Amino acid sequence: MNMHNEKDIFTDFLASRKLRMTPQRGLILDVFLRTKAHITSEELYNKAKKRDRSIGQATVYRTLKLLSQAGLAREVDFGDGVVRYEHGYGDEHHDHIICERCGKQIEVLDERIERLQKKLAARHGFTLTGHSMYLYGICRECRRKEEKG
Amino acid sequence: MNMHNEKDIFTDFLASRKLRMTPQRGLILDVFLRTKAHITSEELYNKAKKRDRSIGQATVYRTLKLLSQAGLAREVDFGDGVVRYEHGYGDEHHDHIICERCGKQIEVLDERIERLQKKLAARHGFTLTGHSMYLYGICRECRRKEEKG
DNA sequence: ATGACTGCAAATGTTTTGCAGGTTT
DNA sequence: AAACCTGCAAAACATTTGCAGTCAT
Repeated sequence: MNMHNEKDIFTDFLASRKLRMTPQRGLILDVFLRTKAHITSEELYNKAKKRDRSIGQATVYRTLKLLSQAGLAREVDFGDGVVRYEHGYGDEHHDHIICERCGKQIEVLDERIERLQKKLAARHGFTLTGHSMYLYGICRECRRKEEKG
Repeated sequence: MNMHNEKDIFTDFLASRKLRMTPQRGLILDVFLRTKAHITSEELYNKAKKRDRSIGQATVYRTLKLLSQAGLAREVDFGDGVVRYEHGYGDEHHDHIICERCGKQIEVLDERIERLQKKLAARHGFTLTGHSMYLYGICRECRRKEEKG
């Protein structure tokens, strides 16, 4: 079995919990894998519904949780009250920069910051297990538009 | 007028928006100022109710939004679905370290990280306007407990 | 049979909104 | 009067849960 195939990984994960791979779960995984950026449960639900009109919202919510536990998805929280999911397998950790005007997001990573975060935590007696960092700003394009306008 | 008094600041802010200082708003501000750490709207509502039994939840929500806009409070989001408020006036910006076991939070600041964040954003074409950074880990006490247990 | 899975509808929990009545200017 | 403020109840919103029926082992 090719363990670099996400569907196999998921099936394997499910089996380890005595759960099963089902058509719905397969569909949700497939839709998820075909999306590039950060998708919400509702967006995914709408896309999945185009392929299987009978699918239920709850199933999408439940499956996304499973995908997160399987390490195939990662929950990201931009603080606007909706949980988004991004690909979690094979991708390394990264943080986000979000444009406050147009909502564009890019993924970034700065090793020096990562190192300083670990040190900072240690200095306060904490063993770092994870972090979330969101930078908010104005992107080049939006800045240009504002100058013109 | 002593502009280092939070109540005056709030009154001033309200006036600038043609809004009024009222007993309820004053009470909510006072309760807020007496709390140390991060308080939720509901917690604040319960505290305020002890002093004025007739106060309404909606008023607390609305007033906390106003306090944020006035710069006296700041919204913080630990990602658990509840918005918390911390003091925003006179306090400088800081980030948070949260213990995943006991929930203890401490406030931290690292100038080098702040500088690198700005650079990182600039490198990607963004003018940084703000950021949120939460470090998650295990605190010293919880680590000790685990070693014993 | 047993245990898992589904869609649906109802429940949840936080926050927002509409509104009728009251107060300030 | 006009504009603002209040508490209440209802609405809104994302998410979770209970359930009855279905399916796989």
